[in-house]
Amino acid sequence: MAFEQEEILQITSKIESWFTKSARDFPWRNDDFPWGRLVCEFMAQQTQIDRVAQRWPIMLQRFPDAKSMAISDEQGVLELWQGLGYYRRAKNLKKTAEVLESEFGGEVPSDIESLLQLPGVGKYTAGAIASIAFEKHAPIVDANVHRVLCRLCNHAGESTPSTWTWQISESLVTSCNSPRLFNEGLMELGATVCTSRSPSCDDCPLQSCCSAYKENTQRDIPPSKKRAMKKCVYHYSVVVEHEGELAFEQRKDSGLWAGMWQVPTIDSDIKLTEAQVRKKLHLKNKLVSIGEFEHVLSHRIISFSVFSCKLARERRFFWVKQDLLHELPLASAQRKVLAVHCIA
DNA sequence: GAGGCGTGGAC
DNA sequence: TGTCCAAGCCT
Repeated sequence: MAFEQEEILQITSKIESWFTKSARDFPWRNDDFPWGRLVCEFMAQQTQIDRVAQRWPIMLQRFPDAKSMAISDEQGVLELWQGLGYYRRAKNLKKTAEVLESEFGGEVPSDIESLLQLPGVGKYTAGAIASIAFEKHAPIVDANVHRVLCRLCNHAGESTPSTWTWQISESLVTSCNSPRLFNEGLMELGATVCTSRSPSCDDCPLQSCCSAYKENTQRDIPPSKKRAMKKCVYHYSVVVEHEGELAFEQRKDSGLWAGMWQVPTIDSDIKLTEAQVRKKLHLKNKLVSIGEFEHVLSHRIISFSVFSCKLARERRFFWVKQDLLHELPLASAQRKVLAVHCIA
């Protein structure tokens, strides 16, 4: 263990006290309840919390409890998830709502073991719900906590949450007064003070116990993540219009943008000609190029080519009136495709 | 364990 | 402008 018991009590008490007076005003902090917290944690996975704050009230208004989501269809959840990315989270949230309804009487369980059974709930999310919604002394380590704890101990090892950090987190939360205040406070400190780029050490309640601050190593801890090389691929989208309606198809249930909708599109590892795209999509009329753009993901660089095509209304497509497009679950790249069509 | 899985803000 | 990053999970 990295800390003496006395240091642990100092650290936990300083964090709880700092958070009590410095907590930002997020909508879920007005009346925290387990389902709201669970939805918040799903939306917050790999997503900056300020963006979650805009979407969370809309999601909770439509789905105020697990039952309302459990009996709805997945499309409604995906619709409200548009633009947030990592759409598997939306599908897992819907599945989790169903499990809560069928296995847990519609309530969010408070123990880690039960929480970990829920699809889309890993060690962090389970710990966050148990500690923040139920005041359980359960550890959490997200990117913020990992950074704060590594700096606190001048631990230069791992770039991402590690066994070491989880042990430190557990040793602290075990002895804290309020797991809700301590865990959320530790995250909030990392998000607002002990930031990745330029930490505001002069505003930090832990400055006097921070080993990295003493050694002036805080800007190098933790080390940057190794990021995989982005693979370049090609997507060909065709806007098919017929009497004010556009043709759409749904992407398959797994992989990129799973379950989201798109205008007829071909994904390809290699460049294709207009004729090849037309043949693969079984379109009879010539495709007219109306624009191109690049869409960058965490693991791909996608070169989009956009075409338009005149066509009779075919039943194999789902036809949507132009003024109802906002109800269709579309990833951001497809919004860009539609923007190209609007300008053209 | 390494890669798939998005997006937009910050600098 | 390009690079890094974010309240991670799953396979």
